[in-house]
Amino acid sequence: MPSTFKPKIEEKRWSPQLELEIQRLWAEEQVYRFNPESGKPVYAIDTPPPYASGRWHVGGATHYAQIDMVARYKRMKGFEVLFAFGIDRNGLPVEIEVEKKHKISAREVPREKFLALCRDFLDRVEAEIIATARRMGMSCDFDHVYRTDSPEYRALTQATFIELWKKGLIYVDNRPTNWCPVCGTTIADAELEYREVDTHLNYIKFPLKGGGEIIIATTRPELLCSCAAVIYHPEDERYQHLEGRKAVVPLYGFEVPILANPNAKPEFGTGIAMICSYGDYTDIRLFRELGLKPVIAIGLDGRMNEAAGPYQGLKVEEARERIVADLEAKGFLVKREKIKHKVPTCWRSKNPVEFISMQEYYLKQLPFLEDLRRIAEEIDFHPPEARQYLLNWINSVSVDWPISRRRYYGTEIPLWYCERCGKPHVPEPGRYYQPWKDPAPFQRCEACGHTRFKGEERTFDTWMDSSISPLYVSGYLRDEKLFRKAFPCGLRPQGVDIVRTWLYYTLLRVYQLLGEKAFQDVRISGMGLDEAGEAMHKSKGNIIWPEPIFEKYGADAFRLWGASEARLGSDYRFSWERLEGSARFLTKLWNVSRFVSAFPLVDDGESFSLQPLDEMALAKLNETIRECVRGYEAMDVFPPAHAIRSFLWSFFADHYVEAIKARAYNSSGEYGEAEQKAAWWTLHTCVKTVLKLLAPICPHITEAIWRRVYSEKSIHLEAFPEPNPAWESSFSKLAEEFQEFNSAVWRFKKARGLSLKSEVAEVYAPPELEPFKADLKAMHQIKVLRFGVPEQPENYSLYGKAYLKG
RNA sequence: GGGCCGGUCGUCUAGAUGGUUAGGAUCUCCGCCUGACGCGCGGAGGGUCGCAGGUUCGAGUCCUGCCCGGCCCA
Repeated sequence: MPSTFKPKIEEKRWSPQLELEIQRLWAEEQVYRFNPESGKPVYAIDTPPPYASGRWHVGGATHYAQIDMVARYKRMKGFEVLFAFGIDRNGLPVEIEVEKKHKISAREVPREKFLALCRDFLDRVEAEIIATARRMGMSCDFDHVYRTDSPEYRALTQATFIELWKKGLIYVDNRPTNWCPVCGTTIADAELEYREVDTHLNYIKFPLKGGGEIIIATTRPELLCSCAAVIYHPEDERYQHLEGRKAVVPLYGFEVPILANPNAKPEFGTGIAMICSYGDYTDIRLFRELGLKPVIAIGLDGRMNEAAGPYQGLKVEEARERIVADLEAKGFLVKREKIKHKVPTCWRSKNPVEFISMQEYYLKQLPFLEDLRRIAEEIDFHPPEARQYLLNWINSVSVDWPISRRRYYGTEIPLWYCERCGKPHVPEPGRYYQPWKDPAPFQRCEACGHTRFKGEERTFDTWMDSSISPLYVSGYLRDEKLFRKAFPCGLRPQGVDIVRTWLYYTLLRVYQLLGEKAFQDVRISGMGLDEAGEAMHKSKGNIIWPEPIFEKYGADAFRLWGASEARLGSDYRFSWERLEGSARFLTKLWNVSRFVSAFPLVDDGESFSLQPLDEMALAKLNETIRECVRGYEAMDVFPPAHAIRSFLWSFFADHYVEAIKARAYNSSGEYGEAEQKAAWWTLHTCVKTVLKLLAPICPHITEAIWRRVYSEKSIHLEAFPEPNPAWESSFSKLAEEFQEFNSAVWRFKKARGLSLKSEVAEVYAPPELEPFKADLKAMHQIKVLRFGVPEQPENYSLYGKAYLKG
């Protein structure tokens, strides 16, 4: 490049290390500070608070990077973006990690001490997550990171519970619930995971009262002692004779009725099943429907109790084997079949759950399902198909939500019980209460006047905490002024995997409290998978960590990969190859920008005369803007990533820039000033616009170029580009023709072993390209450029539609 | 067993209302210094559009059945 044109961008390469400098600038200038008084409409993003039990792998990091892109787009669209960032710290996984790490049991350590160990653990993981989020260039407010276990947050969780309590939506019930013996707590249906396990189907002989016998098939023989009935299908021809008879339970000897019931599956086992308290959901339902009296045979520790007689004290699996052996010894066992069986397991401990009657607190949800269906329709889902995941879950909810947990590291249920009459007392909302150690905030029992109270020891299901995140971030009960501007939140972004939990519970709770939807838009993203397309798990050892990627390729390359990898809602698979491809695009962007930066900036007001090729470029740019806006508006960053790449690389750099080089340099002075300036202006306009289009996805490199060439102020404070009606041009239709013609000339020269800058004597180009004559001639060093078909075509080489002669 | 979503070159994808040799990117191969870029440029290769039927002059696109993957429910 001649010295007259010196690039403003000095560095020959974009380096990931430059990202750190850019991040320092952002922090210094507080570019992303949330200012509720700015007068702009507030757009609150209810970012998923990552759970602090482990760092992010590339899948998690990509998810948050995508959310950041949406936040940045909204900011450029003129919203005052409240981009909250919190850390979810309540719940079981932390307790389990701590128990494992220190080889202790929560039940054997003083509560205060155990909580302190949990906090230490959480603090460390939290610091790692925040460091990663910063390094990725997330534009949330890191000075106000919230924690779901902070006194403020927990006070809000408790306040919302108290509101619901006063509305009469909380009740106590003694009913069979999912109980995880390993975690030692009740869990909700939403926390269940169905897993296929190998087990045995046991065929057991039940003598009939008055003679005869039947054979039932069961996977849970250890529950014989709690058998309350035996059923067959009403249409099962084989068993019509059993009506009204009674069966005798082997080993225990008591009698149970034989009933015709449609829940029996004729094709399963013998078609006769025993109903026990409680082997599965059918059992629970039938006990309720038939009014049977449950016998509880399994204790909270997962061992058989006195009801099991000789098997008392054994673990469920041990009891199962022992009882089968005894049945066999006494001739009751007919056969055993190996089968695969889906059993409900605890999603945290992965252990099969038991169904045990417990007294727990419930939050009513059944009366709200209709309203929630309506709300699901009112909210915009991105992609729209994602709404169905929520509706499917709403349609399958059949019992209320058990919200009390017998664990420690969670928000305490704010209740005290009168020591004399047991009446529960709920305190006033506003403070954070720890009833297991705080003195009761009451003088006398409302019912009996007694003066001593006992604090509740249980905590809430953690979804009680996380389901109010949109209320917390928007200032509910804490900052009314903010709340009026920020609620409902603009956006809830989250993964598909927690639709039935986080999304569902949030909509439920917010509706119960405020009677409206929690947010306007929901963005559902797919799951991050490893290179082989499998979910990443510590136990599988296939986790890819993002930090080395930031180090080597930079956050922007990672983010661009994350945007280009999969369209919204699809799972995205990690790929080193494609990541490197993204990094290469950034180099390209850097170099084109460096090239363009050598030419003087031309003010929009100066006089210059746009050439047809310039108009083509601007029209193509318009198309690119439109495509980007369409993608970003749909919260999908995949289309913008591709549109930008395609415009910048395949059209702008490869064809437009090559074609106007002669005019931009104008070294022989053959162009007028107005024409040269038009090239300069167009080059800069394209680069400037592309930088802004790409800024949400690649915030660092766009900022670096922007500040070196165009402004001292951050690109992230710029308005997002809009299509410019003045740039519309019919020349955009000729872009393909133009590119094909260039390609034809290049092939011609290549076939002849000529260098691309060598001269061509004579060329006939397609007539539509005539408006571009001057630029084309200079671009390819064509001595005589004509349009149409030569009189003697046989004297020319034909490439595409172009006739060429060396 | 039921529901929802998806299945297009090795990989990621575009393909309203059915209509010429199914586009692009990445990848691989071959060649090349071209006034920014070898982290580059040019050219080429690669797909029986999950399978089987059907409707139609004509189907990746419509219908039926099935298979595979994911999520959910029972």
